[in-house]
Amino acid sequence: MTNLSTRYTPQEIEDKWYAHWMKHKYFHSVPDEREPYTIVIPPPNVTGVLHMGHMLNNTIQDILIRKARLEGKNACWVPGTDHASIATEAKVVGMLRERGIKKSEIGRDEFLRYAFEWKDKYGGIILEQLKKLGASCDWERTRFTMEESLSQAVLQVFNDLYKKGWIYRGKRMTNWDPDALTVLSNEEVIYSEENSRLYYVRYKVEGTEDEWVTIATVRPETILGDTAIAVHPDDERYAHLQGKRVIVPLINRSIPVIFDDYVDREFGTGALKITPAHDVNDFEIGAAHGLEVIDVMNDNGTMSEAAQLYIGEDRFKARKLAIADLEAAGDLVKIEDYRNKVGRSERTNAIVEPRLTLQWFLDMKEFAKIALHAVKSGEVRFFPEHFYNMFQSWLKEDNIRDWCISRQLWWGQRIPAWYYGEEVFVAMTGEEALKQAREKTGNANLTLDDLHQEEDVVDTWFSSWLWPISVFDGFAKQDELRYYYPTNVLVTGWDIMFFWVARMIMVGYEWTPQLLGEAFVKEKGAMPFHDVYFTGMVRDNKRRKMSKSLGNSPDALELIHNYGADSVRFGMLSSAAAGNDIIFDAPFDPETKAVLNESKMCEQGRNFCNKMWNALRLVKGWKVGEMHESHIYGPMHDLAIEWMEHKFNQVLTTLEGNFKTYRLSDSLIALYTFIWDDFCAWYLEMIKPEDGVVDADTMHETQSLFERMMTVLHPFMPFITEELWHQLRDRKEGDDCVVSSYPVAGPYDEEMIGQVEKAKDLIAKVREIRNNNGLKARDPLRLFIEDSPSARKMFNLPGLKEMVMKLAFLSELEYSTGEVENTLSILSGTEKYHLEVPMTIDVEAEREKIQKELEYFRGFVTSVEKKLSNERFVGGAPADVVERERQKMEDGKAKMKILEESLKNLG
RNA sequence: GGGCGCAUAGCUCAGCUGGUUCAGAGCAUCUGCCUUACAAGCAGAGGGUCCGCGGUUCGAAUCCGUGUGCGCCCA
Repeated sequence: MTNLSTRYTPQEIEDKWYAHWMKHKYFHSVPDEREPYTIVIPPPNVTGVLHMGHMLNNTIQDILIRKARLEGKNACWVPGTDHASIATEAKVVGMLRERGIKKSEIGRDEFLRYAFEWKDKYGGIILEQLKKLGASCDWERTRFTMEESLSQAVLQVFNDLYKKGWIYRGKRMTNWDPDALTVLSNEEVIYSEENSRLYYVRYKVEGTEDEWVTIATVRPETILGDTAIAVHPDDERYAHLQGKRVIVPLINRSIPVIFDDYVDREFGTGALKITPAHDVNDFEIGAAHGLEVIDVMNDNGTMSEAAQLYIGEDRFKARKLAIADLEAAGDLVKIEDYRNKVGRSERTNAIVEPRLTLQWFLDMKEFAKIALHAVKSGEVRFFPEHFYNMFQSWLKEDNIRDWCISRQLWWGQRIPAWYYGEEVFVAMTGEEALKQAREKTGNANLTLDDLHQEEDVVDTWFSSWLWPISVFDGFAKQDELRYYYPTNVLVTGWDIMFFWVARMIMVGYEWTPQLLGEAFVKEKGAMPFHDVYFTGMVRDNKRRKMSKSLGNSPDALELIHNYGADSVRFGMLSSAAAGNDIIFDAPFDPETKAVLNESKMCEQGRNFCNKMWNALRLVKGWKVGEMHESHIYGPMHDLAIEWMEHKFNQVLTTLEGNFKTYRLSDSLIALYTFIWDDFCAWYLEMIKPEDGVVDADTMHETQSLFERMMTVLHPFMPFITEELWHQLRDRKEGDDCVVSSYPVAGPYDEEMIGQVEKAKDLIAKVREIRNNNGLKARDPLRLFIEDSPSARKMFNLPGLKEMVMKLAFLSELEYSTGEVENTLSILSGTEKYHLEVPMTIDVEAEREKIQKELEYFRGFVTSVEKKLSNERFVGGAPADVVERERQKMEDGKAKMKILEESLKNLG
């Protein structure tokens, strides 16, 4: 026996092998003559820590990249982080606050110094955590969206788009965060239902003494910015208001009544107040009707001069004041409790204020068409396919909206636009802008000091969308890009389909023809990636997305510590069909309600590791003896080996199909079943010697099979497979599983596999009888085969008889005709067997059992007969289907006959 | 309000092109085993109106329609 522990202990083993792989630079890629296989990581926030979503996402990427590496491709997985402007700036501001420094008191440059200081200290923790997971990224290629080269690319693209006329500046309704004083993208706003109140307020009809129109609003403070009342054109209740005006309460402004079919007649009173400056829909209606826009708020959410009342008061204070004043004036008709969707800033949790601001925009119309076409034409393929529907609905003409690319922050690439009075000059550098300004103004004496650069930075996604090109410095030089582009697959969550995936596609089609040339594009394509694999969201058992803020996510590193990275990878993947959300089963402590770092799914992975570890212990414990021809079980060993080879090829074939469509979970389960059931439970049991001595051939075959299994499993569970690979044989330097070669699926004989399956079924039935009758698993029993040509054929397969005898613990296995004394009958396949048992047989029970079986087959045969006697089936169904039905019927009839005979013999 | 998706065993989920004895896996439960690789294991068992209704078809868990419930996206 070996001196290996009966438990597999991943902790020390995982670190050891990761260091080994790094030392040998197995993950590093340089362009060569091999076919490339490229993945760029979806860059996590530089501020981030590893969470469940990252683990799922990166496990999948690692599986794909490791498999490509094993297949001899030049595998390159580029890691990196993005600068996450809002999140990071918030953290830096927090850090400064702790040190007693206010952002407003230090300049931009000093702030950026602190930001980089913060980034150097905390940034990239997540990349170290990915190593724990086993991620085989090319760490020498680690990129960051704020580094020089990637920032240059941003400026270059900005300039290019500006020249093309696609970037413009305009006033738009934006999501304003009054706490952070910045515009938020739609994606940075979280909407949820909140309790609020609906206030019914009456507006006097102008020129009347006692005629009123009542509206319902949740935001009475915005009344001050009202510039119209809208009603539905078909609403008879308000038809008489045609051409009338009403008076805004509190401030007595006269505003028109307008008719627009946008108005929902069912909502409130059917009359809607229009406040173009403070509501997205109102803004559009206002634009359509040429209404005045009165902005009654300041950037920090306080009321502005234009409000006339409550100037300087916060918007919520102003609301209270307005309610009180309306009530005092008798204009507040009633108040109802109401639930509505409220948008809050993802970062500051402040209620988002729709606000008109001067922003930089990117026209998306052409880009949307490009992205849509790329996927529609199949140049970029989505897995699962159905995500195209969502993609399309977002990008189609009526839905696409221009991209607001400016952010009122410092942490990010400062927009390369310089102002001189009313003029704007966009350029790569200030000097170039100055040159433009001098030409434009004819004033050669202008200096850089006369120009003022835009204070805003571009949205972080404006760097991220360049990622598949910029990580190879592709905008500056194309040598590497030419080799690695287009990348093979992008693995990402579907939640960022629009603001990342779609935009990368746009960039690919827009710039690669310029960068790489038309010939290249014609040959290899302009798309940034061929395939997109959308992962699901990881949710808790209440189906909430796991997040740090909810505290419902287990600690990723603790999970790895508790179970080992391989087990966690197994757990994540085993229930992760492509695109489907995962309900991760981490339990909660009933006392503290805190999430526990435990998981049944990971436990299953750990058990699997242990199983393989013990299979290794078994094989390692064997001594190699003489050639197996002399061994009594020789033919069975041959059978076992041959069967395994066929079965393995079958599994490999299945895997190939699964990988093509990214059915990774299925692949892993197929391997799990093969290794645990076929290899451990059947194959090893077949060849396991009683004396611990095996012949050289069997040993050699077993090791060979074992190590091929490790290679195939390696992408999924890299650490244990590397460890077992080395435990199996003494290896030369560089003979590592991570760079071994992936076995090619060969042909396999299904009939042969089927024969062994029959033997397995027979063995299982013998075990069942033992179980049901309280017979010891190892008491030797005698089994008789009812003699028939088909039985002879089956047992003619060399080794099959020995297999059944060994695994069913039989002392004898012989042919017989007719019934044998004191035996229980077994029906397996279409063969009948008699198992001799050392006990009195309960004839009644036996009869009942057989009767039940007979009933089943009788019903089965009847249904098949019915099918076959249906002319439309025989005529309409494919020939092979009909043939299969015929076979089913014949088999069923044969079984019925056997059972009927058994009944007769019972007397 | 518009769109997308989901509903299969107590739980978490597979089931790809409608057709094999097709209703499956793991976990959980129950029974029996510490059998010299593994109790993190072994040998077995029970458990389902494939959400309801209608349709297409020779044939539906699978395709279509519809209702219900749930999740998400957009408004």
